[in-house]
Amino acid sequence: MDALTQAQLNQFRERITPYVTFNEAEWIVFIQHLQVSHYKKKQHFAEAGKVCNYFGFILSGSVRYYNIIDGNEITGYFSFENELASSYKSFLTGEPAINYIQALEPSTIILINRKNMDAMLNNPMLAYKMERFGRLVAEHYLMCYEDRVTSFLTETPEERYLKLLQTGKDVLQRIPQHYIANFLGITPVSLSRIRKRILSPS
Amino acid sequence: MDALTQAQLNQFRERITPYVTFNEAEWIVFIQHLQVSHYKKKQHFAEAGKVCNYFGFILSGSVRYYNIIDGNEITGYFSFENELASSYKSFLTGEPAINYIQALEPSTIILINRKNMDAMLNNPMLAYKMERFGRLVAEHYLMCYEDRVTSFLTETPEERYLKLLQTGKDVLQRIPQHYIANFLGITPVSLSRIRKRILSPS
DNA sequence: TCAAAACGTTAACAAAAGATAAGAAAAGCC
DNA sequence: GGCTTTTCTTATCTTTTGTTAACGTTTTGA
Repeated sequence: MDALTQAQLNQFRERITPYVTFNEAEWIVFIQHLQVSHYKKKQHFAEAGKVCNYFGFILSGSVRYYNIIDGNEITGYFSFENELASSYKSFLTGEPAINYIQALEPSTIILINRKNMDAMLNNPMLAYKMERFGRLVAEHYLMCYEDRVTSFLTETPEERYLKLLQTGKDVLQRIPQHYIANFLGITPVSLSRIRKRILSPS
Repeated sequence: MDALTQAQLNQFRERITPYVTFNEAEWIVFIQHLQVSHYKKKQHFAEAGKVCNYFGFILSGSVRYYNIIDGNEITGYFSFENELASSYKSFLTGEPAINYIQALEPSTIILINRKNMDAMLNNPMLAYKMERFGRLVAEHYLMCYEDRVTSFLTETPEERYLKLLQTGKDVLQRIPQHYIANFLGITPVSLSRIRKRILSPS
C-alpha cells in the first residue's frame, strides 16, 4: 500500500466528478481514506470464500471476474482502467465472495476498505455525498446488469458477440477469446464456430 | 389516483423501514409525495417507447416485465406484493423504456413520480435519507441481477429451473409456465421437456 | 533459450434447444 | 352454458451447442 501521487488523485477525481463533486475541504478528508496497491498479472484482488473488504478503482491495467464451477473457471466480467473493481455483493454484505477477481495485466488500483467506507458514511462532513455517490454508482451498474440480463433473454450468442464487436472497444483485443466466450455464456469452441460463420457466411 | 389509506401507508412503511427509517416529521412530508393507483389485469404500468415516470411499490397483485422481440413477447421478470415495480433505467435516465410492465392480476400500486422524487432529493429535510434509500434499493437489485447473470453463465436451464423451484415461492403458482420459461431464457416447449425429464428421470 | 503452458481452430459425435404444428385441458368471457 | 382464448404437452425435424480430442501456433516463465 503506497501513498497516492497527485497524478493518480487527479485521474480519480476527474472520473468520479460526474457522480459526486467534492469541494476542497471535503476532498482532503476523502482522500485520507484512500489507499493504492499494485497487482501483478494473475494476482488476486478478491477470492471466493473470502470476504472482499475492498472497493477498487482501476488506475491502470485490467481485471477479470470468474467463478470456479466443477473445477472449471468461468469468466463473467472484465474491468479496465477508470472502472471499478469489487466483489460488490461481498463488500456490501460482508459475506464471503463467490467469485474471484484477478489482474489480467499488471494493474494499479485505488482501494477503499470497508472500514474507511463506513467511516465516511458516518462522517457528517461526507455522509450525504457518499450516499449519493453510492446511489449513482449502484444505479449505473444496475442498469448495466439489466441490459445484460435482457441480452441473455432476447439475443442469440451470435447476436451478443456481434453487438460486443460493434462497441468497438479496443480493450477487447486485450482479452483472450475463451474469456469472451465465457462472458457471452458459451464455450470457446462455440465462439470459434460463430466467428467462422461470421467471416464466411454461406 | 386515490389518497392512501392508513393501512396502505403502514404496509409500505413496514416494508421500507429496513432500508430507511423516517421520523414522524419526515414521514408526514414523505407521504405527501405518494400516490396510489389501481391496475386491472393486463393493464400497463410502463410501455416500451414511452418514458417510465413512475417508481412503484406493489401493495397487492403482481406485474410482469416483458420485451417484444420480432413480434414475440419475452417475459424477463416478475414483481409481487411488497416489491418494487419500475422500468428502472427509463425512470433514472428519462429515456424511453425498452420494456413493458403489465399487471398479471388486479393490482394496487403506490407511485412516486419523477417530479416528486426529484423534489424529495432536493428537499434538505429528506435529501440525505432519500439518497440513502436510493442507494440501498439500487444495491439490493444490483445484487439480485448479479446473481442472475451468474446463473446464466454457470448453470444449465434445468439447474436454473430446479433452483427456482427450491425457492419454494408459492408465487410461482400464480405465473403461467411459459412466462417462467422466458424468465429462464428458454422456450416454453423446452421447459415442458425439462419438467418431463425431472418427473421421470430415465 | 528452450520446454511447458496457454490459446485458437477444427473435426466428430452426442445432447440440448429451437421451430412448428397438433391436440387436449383449463381458464376466461359474453 | 357455450364459445373462444390461453395454456401445456407432445411429436417431428432442424439447428445449435456441448464435449472431447487433436493439432499447430503463440506466449510464458524458468
